[in-house]
Amino acid sequence: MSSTPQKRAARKAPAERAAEITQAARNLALERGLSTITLRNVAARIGVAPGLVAHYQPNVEALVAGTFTAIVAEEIEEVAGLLAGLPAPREQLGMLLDTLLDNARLDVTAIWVEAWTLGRRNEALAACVREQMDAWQAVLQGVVEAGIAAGEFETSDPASVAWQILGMIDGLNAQALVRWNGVSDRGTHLARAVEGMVGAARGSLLPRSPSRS
Amino acid sequence: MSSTPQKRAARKAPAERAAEITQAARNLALERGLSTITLRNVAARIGVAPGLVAHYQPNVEALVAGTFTAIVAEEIEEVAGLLAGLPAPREQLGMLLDTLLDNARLDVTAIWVEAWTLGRRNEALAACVREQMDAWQAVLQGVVEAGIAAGEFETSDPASVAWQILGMIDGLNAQALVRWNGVSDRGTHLARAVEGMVGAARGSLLPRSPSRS
DNA sequence: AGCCTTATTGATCATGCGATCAATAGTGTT
DNA sequence: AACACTATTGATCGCATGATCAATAAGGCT
Repeated sequence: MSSTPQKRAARKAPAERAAEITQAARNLALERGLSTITLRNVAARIGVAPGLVAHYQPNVEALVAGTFTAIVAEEIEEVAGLLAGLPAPREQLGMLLDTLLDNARLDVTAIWVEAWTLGRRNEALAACVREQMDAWQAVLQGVVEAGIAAGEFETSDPASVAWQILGMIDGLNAQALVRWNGVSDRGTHLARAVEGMVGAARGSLLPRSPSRS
Repeated sequence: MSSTPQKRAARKAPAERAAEITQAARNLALERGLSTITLRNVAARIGVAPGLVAHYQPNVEALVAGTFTAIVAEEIEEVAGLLAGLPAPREQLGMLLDTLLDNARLDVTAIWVEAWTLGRRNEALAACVREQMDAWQAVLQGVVEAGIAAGEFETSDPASVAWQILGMIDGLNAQALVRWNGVSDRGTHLARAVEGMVGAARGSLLPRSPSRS
């Protein structure tokens, strides 16, 4: 009984194989971290020789950077999509805080934290990190500015406030990565803090129901 | 001309050599990250054979964990010392926020961020991280509770608020690790957010002078 | 002065990494 | 049916890691 038959991998169209590789890298990163993206790990995951992965990517650094961007950009688009469905900036901001503190997204948080460190030695990755941080900040700034225009928020520096909110979310998520217990009502406390920063009424950013645990 | 004479290292007392090794690991971590702590790197830094480092440490994982604790615990003690010199909780909290956002401490922030990731594969390190996070939280909670006792603050859940403040600080610092520009008045915005959470008067946590750049 | 404890060496092993490239074999086209 | 293109292999190189341990030499003690 051969648990791993070791047959030659079926020949596939380049585009298909390339997609398979980036997909494997993506799953690997989400499950075990960006640093487990190696030629051998990715190749093994799709039953292919290590050299083939190298053949489809200029180098591993680029694969890591690309995987980071794929994972993070997808989340941004997803959340931006959720935003569009809400009528008022107040509700949009509330949903944003609620969604981003969701523990189901801890795997993405782990990617962010690892990228911050890996970026010190992978310049391509560092550039992607800055790019995606800017994208997140733009989303937040947009909501804050819309709130100001609608008369719901009041702050003189939407850009800085957006960065600040982003930083807080990142920090709380990173914390949750290591410490699960201890903090109760993360959403409530954060909402209160943000309400203070954007000049919204107390409680105006809280979701109706206690919702997610 | 031999730039590196390669002589045998002078024999030293075990305690002294051990201290030399932990010190080298410490500096290495602060300069180039926890992951550059290797038997060879540490040994080279003090002009000693790799095997000697292994002789003084059970394994590299332990050296990394110990180095993390040494760096972080020292900072906590230092800040706790500064706290003791201030009369009122309001000033203590203000100083804390101001001090911890100081860019001069970015090297320690980098250690924290790297430890969060490395903790996934180094259980000893993970335990140290949780321990030091608890220590920081305890310091913050103490200040918040003192503020409540003094009638300066008002919140029903000092423990959670302390965790929250800690998370915010961590997040903003991690952000500063990657993005230097964009955010102005980090201290002011954070102070405003924290004032909201602890129920302090607006502006009461701001330092007198703009102080550190 | 001589010995004996032990700090220190450095070679070694097994492992994993990224990268490279000649050889191989599948596939669509002619 | 033969061919040509190219996806795929897998062996290989150089380098780095942690760990181990017999051999060496320094220095304190008698």
